[in-house]
Amino acid sequence: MLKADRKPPQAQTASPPHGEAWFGSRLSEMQDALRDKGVAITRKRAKLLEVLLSSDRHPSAAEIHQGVRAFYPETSLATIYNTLDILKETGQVLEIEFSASANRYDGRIPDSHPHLICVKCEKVEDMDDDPEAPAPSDPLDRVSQATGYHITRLRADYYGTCPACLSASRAAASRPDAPPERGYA
Amino acid sequence: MLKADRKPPQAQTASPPHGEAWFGSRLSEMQDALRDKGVAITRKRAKLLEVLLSSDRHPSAAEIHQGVRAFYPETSLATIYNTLDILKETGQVLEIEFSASANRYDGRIPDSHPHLICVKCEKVEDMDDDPEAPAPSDPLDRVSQATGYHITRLRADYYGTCPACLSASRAAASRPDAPPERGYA
DNA sequence: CAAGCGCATTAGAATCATTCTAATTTGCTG
DNA sequence: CAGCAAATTAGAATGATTCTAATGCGCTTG
Repeated sequence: MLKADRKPPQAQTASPPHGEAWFGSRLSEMQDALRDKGVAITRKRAKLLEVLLSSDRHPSAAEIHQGVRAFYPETSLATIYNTLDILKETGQVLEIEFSASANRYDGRIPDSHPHLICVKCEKVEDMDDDPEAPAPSDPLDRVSQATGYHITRLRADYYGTCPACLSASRAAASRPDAPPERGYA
Repeated sequence: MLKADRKPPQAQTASPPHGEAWFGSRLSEMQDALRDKGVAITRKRAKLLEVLLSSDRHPSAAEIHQGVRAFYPETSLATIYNTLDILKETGQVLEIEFSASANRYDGRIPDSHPHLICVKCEKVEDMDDDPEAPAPSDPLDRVSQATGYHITRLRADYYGTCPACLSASRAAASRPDAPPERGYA
């Protein structure tokens, strides 16, 4: 780390759309989670959290990197990925996977919830369900109507452990030489 | 293409779990879609369809490649990707994207529908909803109960075009120099 | 059957997000 | 201030996918 990084500059990040109160409490939540895990909250990591919470576009790792580099130009991408990994482990960040482009990260609502994904501009928005509105039975129509999007596809996938792997891991639990795991965890 | 490929060998692919009738009609459906598009149904492509329909594990491109190579050893991965692209365009195949491992392909039910994804063994199954069964209100519990999986996460994402892009493309439609598109299409 | 045409196919290179590695820096704590 | 563990770095490695520039193949037409 170079001298230039030692003191944070004074430029402002964009103000968070949810309001200051929400921002502050969510920020402490994330910091607490990191502290509980025993990892240090360095300046760069603090800035990463700020960038993540200030963006309403579910930024990619590269976008977060840029945001942090505006303040700490010596920051490496590895640090971003490294910190995002810790945040994923602690459940503070939701990773939205894409194979055709970069993954996107949601630090605002870390619990799994539906997203709206524009196939043209690659915007990723949170969807808030409004159970009051009159609703067509086809979910694609319902969401189109509620959001103004022209929805063409729903991806609905349940992640978990299959019965076979459940019993395998129960069996393994009694043995000391548990086999390594792999997969979509 | 080498001589060895000229005549298909006689070995059998695994028989399709859905039964012969379904297999045959689904196969013709896919072939018709290709023909309608004006692309040739070569031996290798025909075998690819067969491999895709015979597998109940939502194979990856590499797995399909292996299956085809068992019959036509000179087949290149590029051919697999190329044909899968055409099938995607014609709506005959559903691509299930993963960033951490290879994408998986569903040729049996090409319309978007929920999947069960085991995070340990990477099995990908189709989920059939049973609306009769008594159902907890939490979707994770409901699916766990119905399937025997231990479900920990639901990914529910709606893909479409956002209002801004919709009006932009309407505006562009009247002009001859429509800008190029990009994105998650 | 020969010529010619266009799609299909190929091997290998290129791409790009992500992960890994090995070295260096930082910020404690004693 | 020495020692140490965690954080950080640049750059290399990885791996799925796409691209490229040939070559091959099967058709049609004469």
